[in-house]
Amino acid sequence: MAGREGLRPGGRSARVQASVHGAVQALMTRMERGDITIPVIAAEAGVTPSTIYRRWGDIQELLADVAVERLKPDMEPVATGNGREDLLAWAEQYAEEMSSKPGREMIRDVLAAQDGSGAYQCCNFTKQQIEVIAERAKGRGEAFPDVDAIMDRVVSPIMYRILFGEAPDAAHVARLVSGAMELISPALVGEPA
Amino acid sequence: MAGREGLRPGGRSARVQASVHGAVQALMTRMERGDITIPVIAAEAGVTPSTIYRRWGDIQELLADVAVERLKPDMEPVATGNGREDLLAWAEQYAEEMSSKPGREMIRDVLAAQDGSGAYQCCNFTKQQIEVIAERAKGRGEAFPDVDAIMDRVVSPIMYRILFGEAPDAAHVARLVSGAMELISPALVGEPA
DNA sequence: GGCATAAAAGCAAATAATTTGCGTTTATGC
DNA sequence: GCATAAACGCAAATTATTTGCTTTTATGCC
Repeated sequence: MAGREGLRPGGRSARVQASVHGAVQALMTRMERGDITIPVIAAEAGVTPSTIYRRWGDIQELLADVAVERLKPDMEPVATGNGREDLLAWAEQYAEEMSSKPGREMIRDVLAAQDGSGAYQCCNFTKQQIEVIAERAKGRGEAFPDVDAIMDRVVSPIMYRILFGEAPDAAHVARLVSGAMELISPALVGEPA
Repeated sequence: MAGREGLRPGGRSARVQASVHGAVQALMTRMERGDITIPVIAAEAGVTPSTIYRRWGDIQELLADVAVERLKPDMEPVATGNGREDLLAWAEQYAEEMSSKPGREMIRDVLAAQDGSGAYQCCNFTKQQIEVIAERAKGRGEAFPDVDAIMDRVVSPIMYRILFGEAPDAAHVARLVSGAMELISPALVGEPA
């Protein structure tokens, strides 16, 4: 990712980065994505365009950088008392957030960047959330599938449908969660009460 | 999709479209994606840049248009004699093609376009291929999962990993296929011989 | 704390891409 | 064939991007 940690976190650079990120987010709320250009962002941020070109290279890298930051989860998955319900609640919220217009735009921005590290980071954010749910379940003595299995059976289908077709509805998400939980007790796991 | 069927399929327009598509594909084999601009494409195609701007709007729409065309399957899935092996063979080839550098670039191009119809088309190409496998299996009296189930259990995880992480290896694809086939005879389906 | 160093930002000129108005070519339907 | 309008070409105007150079300011060292 361009323009992120690694170079000069000190005063001015950090201020410029924050200002540019803020400008992008502000502009997104009031114009179409196609009208947001680097000169426009620079004006909003009170910065000269060449600063943005030199730090981020092009607008796709900048938008991806902002999107990754916004996709970083800001809280732990809600705890309901058992792993299956935790996963279901998390998956429903995830599907809804990612299906929304801003959600889809952020994913698109992340994937459109040349630098693939943003997508990798987003995937890790998701894994970490699931890890929390899995650890909680195991701490209570429940069996819970591998994180990778949840990625394959729950996260991937949700994301695929958002990217390539129509967003999944709640019933479909519930079916995906059931399908994933079958990995624990293949025959015994029925529908939730 | 811009510049495609619907407007004037007749002589000159078709010739321009073909020429531009050909120029894009030719340029992709000999330069970096970042160096391919509309003026460069126009020169290669022997066309004036404003023609491209007017027909496709911007380079992302054009690249998406070309990518969709290239992602259209050019043959039926190979027939091995049973549905499970057909699916496995198809999935392995799909994963390999989509993981390759050109494959990943085409997917990225399709997803980066504003116009979401390209992604939808690609999803349908895949569904049609799976439909062929499913119909063949059913024609032989075999049970076979729904196309949508295959999309969720096999296609989605492959695509997710390509887009967000590392490409899946053959063993993983095989596991995905096994997981999907379990939907038919939950307890009885073992590993392939 | 002050000073040397170099990273990052600003500024402005040069280059390149995009848009647009208008004239010309050429599919398409009658 | 002929009228019509879509699509293209051309060139001027606008806008975005790159680049060389100067100035500001973090950062590390004494």
